Amino acid sequence: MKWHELGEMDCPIARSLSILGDRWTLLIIRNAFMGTRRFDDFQKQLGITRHLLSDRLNRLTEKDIFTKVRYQDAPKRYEYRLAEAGLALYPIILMLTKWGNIWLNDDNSHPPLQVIHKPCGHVTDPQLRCSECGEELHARDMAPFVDKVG
Amino acid sequence: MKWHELGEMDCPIARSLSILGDRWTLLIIRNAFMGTRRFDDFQKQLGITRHLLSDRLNRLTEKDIFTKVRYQDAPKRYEYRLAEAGLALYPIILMLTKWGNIWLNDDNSHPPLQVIHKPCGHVTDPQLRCSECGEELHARDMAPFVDKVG
DNA sequence: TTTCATAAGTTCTGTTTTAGAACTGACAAG
DNA sequence: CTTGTCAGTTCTAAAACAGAACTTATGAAA
Repeated sequence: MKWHELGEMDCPIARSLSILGDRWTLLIIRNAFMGTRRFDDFQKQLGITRHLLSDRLNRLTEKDIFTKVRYQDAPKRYEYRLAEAGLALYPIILMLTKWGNIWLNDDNSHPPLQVIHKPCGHVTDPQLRCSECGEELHARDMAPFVDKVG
Repeated sequence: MKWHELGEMDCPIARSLSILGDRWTLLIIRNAFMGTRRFDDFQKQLGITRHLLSDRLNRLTEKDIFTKVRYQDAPKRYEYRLAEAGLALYPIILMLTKWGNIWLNDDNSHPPLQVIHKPCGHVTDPQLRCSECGEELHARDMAPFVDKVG
């Protein structure tokens, strides 16, 4: 199965991964959340090749995750800003961070990456909660996906 | 930068993506959450090549995301079960699902994938909430990551 | 007692993707 | 008129992936 075929599957995870499922895409988006907007800044911060960065930014712009905005006229220069669908990726970034902090910090050599929730002013531990009862969600408590597997 | 070098970065997202950042890994894990445990079942359900599946299962076992368990002696047969670190990936799977449901369902042709929270018995909309004030977390309300970018 | 079926891989060949470095084009400043 | 900035594009070699066939161990069927 080719990558682009994934995007046509009747499964939202497969469709998500057809866009996000590679080594670089979510790192580019992470840096966008930290304020990076310009080609050369992404490139220097990430160490990604210019070729791939160009490809990924185009793809993400096409999918309306980034918006390409002209910020200068002569010469014409563009920057990339998170669009709505891009901003909506924040929970995924946050949960990847939390998982990495907990499960890939073998010797506690890495200080945990912390985030502040500005409205309440505290360092927050992001939790996944049920919209109906408010309890934290755990894999064991969930009914299996009702989805086509194949 | 090579893939394995990502895992050595001082950033939990980079470390997470050094394991999860490809087309297949999270799909394999999704199917594991749906109850799949055996090589051939993963292979048939996903349409992944046997070579890649073998490689990914080994990698994930090495990283203690799966546990390889012998379920038969003659001939020796093994199955793959989610270990603790694997079960902890559930929020990521759930948020990828939610994002795909909302943002990659252009013509509403795909019925949303729904999950039931067994303790309360309702179909739940998983929400990311602050551990301190209980409010839902949004990108705009968060203080920028305090992390090494490069 | 060959033959088929099952399960979990491994091997092979050809195609695609990626890494790394150099190059381009439009302009500005010294 | 040389150097620097920014946003890319082009090139080549290396790595990863797709698709199909093959292997190994066993039990059941013809």
